[in-house]
Amino acid sequence: MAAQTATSKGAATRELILDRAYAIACREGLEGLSIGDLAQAVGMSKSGVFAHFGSREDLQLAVLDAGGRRFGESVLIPALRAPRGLARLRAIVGGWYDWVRDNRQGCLIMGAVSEYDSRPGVLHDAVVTLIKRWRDDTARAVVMAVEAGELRADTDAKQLSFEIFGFALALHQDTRLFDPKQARAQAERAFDRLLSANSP
Amino acid sequence: MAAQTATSKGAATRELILDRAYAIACREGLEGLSIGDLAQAVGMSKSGVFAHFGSREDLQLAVLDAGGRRFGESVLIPALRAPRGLARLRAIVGGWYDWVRDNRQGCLIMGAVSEYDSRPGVLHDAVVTLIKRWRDDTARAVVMAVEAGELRADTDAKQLSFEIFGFALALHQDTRLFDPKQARAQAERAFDRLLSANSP
DNA sequence: GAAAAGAACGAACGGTCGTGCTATTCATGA
DNA sequence: TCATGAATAGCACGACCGTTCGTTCTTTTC
Repeated sequence: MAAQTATSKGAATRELILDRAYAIACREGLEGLSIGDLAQAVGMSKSGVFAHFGSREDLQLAVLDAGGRRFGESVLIPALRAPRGLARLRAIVGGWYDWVRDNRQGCLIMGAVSEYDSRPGVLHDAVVTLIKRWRDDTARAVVMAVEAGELRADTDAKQLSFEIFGFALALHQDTRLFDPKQARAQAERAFDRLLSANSP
Repeated sequence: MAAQTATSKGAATRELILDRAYAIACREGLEGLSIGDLAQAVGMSKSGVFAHFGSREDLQLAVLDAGGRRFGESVLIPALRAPRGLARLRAIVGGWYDWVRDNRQGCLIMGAVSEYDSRPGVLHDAVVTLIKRWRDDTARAVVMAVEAGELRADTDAKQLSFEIFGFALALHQDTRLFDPKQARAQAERAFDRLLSANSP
């Protein structure tokens, strides 16, 4: 009944399926991801795909997890190469803004947030965990900038993270609804103003 | 084939349907709104409900329109009773924050944004129009506050609106994923800091 | 090379979906 | 009061949904 994939081939196929599923779910959302479409996208039968996950919900969880991993590898990991402090915080936000630019056809995570933000279940919990971790990562970068003396000592890291998230959300929305270039410029400026308002 | 409702009873029924449809779509999204569920909610047959709109897409458009009207009547109209300037801007943002608090089980408009932000079609266009109007309304209130001398003369109204939207989006997200009280406090503080940063 | 395990297929199930078509009920204006 | 047309119901359709099952082919293990 459960997904097994003990074989190396099985694991490879599973990765392929997840890859295609991620692409579909970016556009259609995790709720819009159907096993039939997915099977067609990977050139397999419905039941063949299904057997790798055991249920649609487990598939959605796996795709969400894959999405979180991609985001981390694309935004957080590169930013960790920047030195602690303001440089790293700027790298995080800049990487995030780039991510929004490069995923204009849809962001799996943001989609999942609005799909499951008020619908109880394992997917809601997974989304909460994912966003909370990202928020904490951001707040930690703020704290480091404070400790480095690059932000005012009385800076409220959680408050700053809240506002940074707000700008990223507005960027996300404006990029899709209005002009991406202008949205990016406004988000950059908002973040700069935020930093200078908290500069020591 | 189009929806007609020439009779007064027909119009009344249509309003009832839209009322229930709005409630459902708040929770499930416009994509999650099915005619079968809706018919059951109003105690009618599927075809009876269907005849009022002619197509599912027209139903969704009508529900979105009703949602926009509700938001306007609940947030914008009351705020217009406040005197032009900072008072009105505060009323707009406060009303918006209250709206987020009072629609915790789901906001139709925010849901529609993420459902149709990158899917071309009439619903995408309707969402863009809706959000653009609301953004313009907000920017206009900012301009009035500038003209009243309550904000710095060099204030960029569009930039300020972008940031205000960001805070509202972050509030929306945090209200559902984390602690509503704390989210509200952070959004209030973010807005206050924004105003004082632009105070003359 | 035999035996066990895994991977994938194809068909089918019970549901639900949106949408037509055809009656039938009902409200309304003359 | 009656004729007219709107409002609603009923039924059927084709398509798709997630899921289950039995079977077959392939990979791994001994």
